[in-house]
Amino acid sequence: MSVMLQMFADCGALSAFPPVSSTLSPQRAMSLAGPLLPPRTVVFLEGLARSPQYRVVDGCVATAQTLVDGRRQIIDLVGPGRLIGLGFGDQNRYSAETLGFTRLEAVSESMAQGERDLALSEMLARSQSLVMLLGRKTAPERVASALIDLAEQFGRAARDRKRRSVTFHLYPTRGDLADWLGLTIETVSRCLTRLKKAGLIEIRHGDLVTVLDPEQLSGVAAGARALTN
Amino acid sequence: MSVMLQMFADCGALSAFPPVSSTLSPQRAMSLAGPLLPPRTVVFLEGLARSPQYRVVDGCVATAQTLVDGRRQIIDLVGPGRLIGLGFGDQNRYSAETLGFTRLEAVSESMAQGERDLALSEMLARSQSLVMLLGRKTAPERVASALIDLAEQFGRAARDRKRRSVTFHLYPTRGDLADWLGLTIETVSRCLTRLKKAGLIEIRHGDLVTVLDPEQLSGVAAGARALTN
DNA sequence: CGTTCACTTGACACTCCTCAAAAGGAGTGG
DNA sequence: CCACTCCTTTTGAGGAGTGTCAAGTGAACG
Repeated sequence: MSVMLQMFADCGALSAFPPVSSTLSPQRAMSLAGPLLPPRTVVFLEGLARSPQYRVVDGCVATAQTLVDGRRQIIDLVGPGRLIGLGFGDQNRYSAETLGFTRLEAVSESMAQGERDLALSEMLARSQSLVMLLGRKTAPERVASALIDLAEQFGRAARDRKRRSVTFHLYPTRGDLADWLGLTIETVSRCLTRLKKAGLIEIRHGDLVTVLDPEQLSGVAAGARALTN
Repeated sequence: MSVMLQMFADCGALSAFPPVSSTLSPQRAMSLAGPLLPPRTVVFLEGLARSPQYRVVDGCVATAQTLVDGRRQIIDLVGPGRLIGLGFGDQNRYSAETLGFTRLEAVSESMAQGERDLALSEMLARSQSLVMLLGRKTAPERVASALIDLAEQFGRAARDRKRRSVTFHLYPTRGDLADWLGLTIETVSRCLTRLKKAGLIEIRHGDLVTVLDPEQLSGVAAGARALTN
């Protein structure tokens, strides 16, 4: 699977950063305000002994499951403030990997029960939204929905209030988006191109997205607007 | 919400349920060991004020979300022992509906925190499995996976131990399965036909399913076996 | 200045959806 | 007991949307 090979390549290419590999000792990983993790750092792996819990302070983490034949499905993209590593049994049910420079913060196992409950409920709600998206939405609807979600999670305060436009850093690659939305890289790319040509979004430098028309983008996400080719 | 008359006959034949009128007062439905609810009874509705929590004692409940344009996605099929109505805010995030004659049991809001936590975690894990299924599995894989899940939840003790076959009552209609698996009725039907012709399953009276070859069915579910047309 | 890698674009194939009709069961009334 | 209807399921034919394969573009980096 090409996506996996990309991961390896990226890991190698970025190894100039401090060696915070996945085999990091628990102590150091848990230190309360953790180090800056480079992109494509594996935080923990599906199937291995249960990892500690973290809060994403800054950056982005993808949680994913992989089938035996290599097919990958991203379960969620987690932005600042949200937790990863909850709700496990004795082993991780999914892998977690950074998508950009990311700072994590260890969260004690004995966190407030109410906080844990809330976080679990939120994860469940998001998972159910993804189920709806994957089961019943078309490719353009999926991509539009994804952009709206990312805008909410990663949108900058620096917005054009006049047009209500929002700009955010697009942490996931086309491949990540494809694995999240149940599509292929090519389909994601085509949908983004169509959204650009329709004037609903703008992408600069490959990873800086501006939502120019939130109203219409929501319309596309809901299937109300057709998005002419 | 049409009542499926077919279910009446079959349910009656399968287990000697006491006869119960199909129109129930909410009070009686909420009493601790509730009455027998007929098929297609709406337990609670998405968007309305938060409902109490229930445990499914016997039968089957479908939880589902619906888009504004009517597209429906079943979030989960819930069998005996499992809970519905957890993890909400102030309003229901999905609807719940019985798929066969079903007995519910009210569960207090102040249930043991550990129990609630476990139930939430299980719901999350199942939701994530569904995400994997919807995002990355083909139609035959989805149908085979669904049958395996249903066999585990509803399989009878009366099994042919020799061939390890399992028989269960198929509560969901083809339409329900389609809405669960992100497919259409026709595709579900075609996949079931192919599974029957391949000798992996058998369906009697439309809703009594026997898994004849669990091994190969698992193979199909995992994408290992191709399921020749 | 060439290499690499992500992304884009095009042509084509295939799975699954749509539309349509037939088949199968269950209940109803003659 | 046999039509008759209603509804679900099955089956078929055709088409749309997305995947696959391949080539091309552009940016980052050595």
